[in-house]
Amino acid sequence: MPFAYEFARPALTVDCVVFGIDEDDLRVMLIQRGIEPFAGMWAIPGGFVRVDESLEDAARRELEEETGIRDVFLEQLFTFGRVDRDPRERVVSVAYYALTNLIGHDVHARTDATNAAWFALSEPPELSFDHAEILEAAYARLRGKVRYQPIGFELLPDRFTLTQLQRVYEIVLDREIDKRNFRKKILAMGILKDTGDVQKDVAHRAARLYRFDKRVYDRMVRKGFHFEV
Amino acid sequence: MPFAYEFARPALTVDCVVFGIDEDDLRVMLIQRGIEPFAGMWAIPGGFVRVDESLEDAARRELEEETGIRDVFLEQLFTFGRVDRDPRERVVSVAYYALTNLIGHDVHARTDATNAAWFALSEPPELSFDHAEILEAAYARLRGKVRYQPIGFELLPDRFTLTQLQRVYEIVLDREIDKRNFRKKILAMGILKDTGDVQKDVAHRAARLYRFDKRVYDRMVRKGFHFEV
DNA sequence: GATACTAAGTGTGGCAATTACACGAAAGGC
DNA sequence: GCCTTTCGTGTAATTGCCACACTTAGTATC
Repeated sequence: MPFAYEFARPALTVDCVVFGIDEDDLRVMLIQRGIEPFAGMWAIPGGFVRVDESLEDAARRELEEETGIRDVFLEQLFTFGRVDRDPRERVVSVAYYALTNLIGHDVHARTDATNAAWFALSEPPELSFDHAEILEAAYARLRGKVRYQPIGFELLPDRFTLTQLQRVYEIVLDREIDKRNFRKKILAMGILKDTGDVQKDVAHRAARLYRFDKRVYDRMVRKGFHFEV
Repeated sequence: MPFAYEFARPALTVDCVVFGIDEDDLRVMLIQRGIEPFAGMWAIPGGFVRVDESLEDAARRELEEETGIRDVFLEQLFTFGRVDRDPRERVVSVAYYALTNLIGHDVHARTDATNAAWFALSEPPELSFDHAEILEAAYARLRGKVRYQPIGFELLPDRFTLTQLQRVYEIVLDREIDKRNFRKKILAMGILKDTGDVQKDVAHRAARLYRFDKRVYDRMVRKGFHFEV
């Protein structure tokens, strides 16, 4: 035990709730625990913070180690610190949430030892520790934030159709949105760039592909623009 | 050094940004550091988290110990974890922000040893560590949240006039608000209870005193009501 | 190659919410 | 009793939001 301190210190971990979106469902990436406590049960990916890395670095590192996912939108969610949230000892966890398009993140291709899988948010498995609470908080944050921050794009591939974007909002907010009003509002903002391309290999009229123009968005925000869906 | 661990652990602290409101200014409570590093400079009140108390308990305890303030609105803000934010060793800090009416929280009456004082947010002193960053984040959160959560009341005494409430919003949001529209909107929500009393000892027509009715508000929220100013 | 299917793409009118705006009433000070 | 200060109130114009349906384009099927 080479590390000794005058006063007892809580262990510090990061946890990372990863959301992806499917045709019909919001999904969350979970890993199956190999060891006690809660061996065999599912949990949010995470692990200990090293003393020489920032919290966000730790979250990204653990995320990649445990699920193979990297280069995603990541934002701090909340820090969970109930005294008894881990039965072994005092553990404080800084939770993050990540948004990714699950196309291109085939879990089984990247994760070998650990068992990782996507679950529909509507039917999560029983979770270890206080992870159900963390998941709930992450979903609440996503629902709340998606309406006034342009993060819905993070759940889609780089280029997407307006219908796909609308589906993202419908799924996250769990309500139907009028097609014409949605397109009008989003296009009027001027934060989407028409790529000039259209969908390929679809059995119907191909839709235009758009890209989120972060440069323009940032510039507009500085001039007082306020995103809202 | 009775506490030893297999791996190095960051120290874990809480910091607490306390806002109060004045006739004309948003103010923040700071304490003057007695010891190095940054001795003599000002800092946000805070301290170490004990292993047997929750994060929020720690924040409330430190707040009372260092400033005498208790029973206030308190909410977690963000966790700051840059590797070099403390020159001595790795310290991760869970920041909270608190809202209070500074009438009735006369600093000097409660704090003896430590030097604590209110500062106008527009003219803060030079701050220790990364506390300027924390303060900025807290102010941003307050500005953002005050518009869609009924937390403006927390900066006022229990009973207040509509003009006082309007001033709170004007000061926090830093813009003028139309008096008639403001009153119309707030009263239409039905979350204020007219106490029947009026101001005393004012050299002009006395205004009605209202109280925020949290019961009614909570009930309305469950029915889908959405506060917005 | 004609027909059927699927999703893309587009405009208007009604209603609700937001904004701008000014003056008489009440209270205490002098 | 007159002055000063703040309280408290309504309306009209504008804007933003929402509901709503048909034509076009591309593939697949027969």
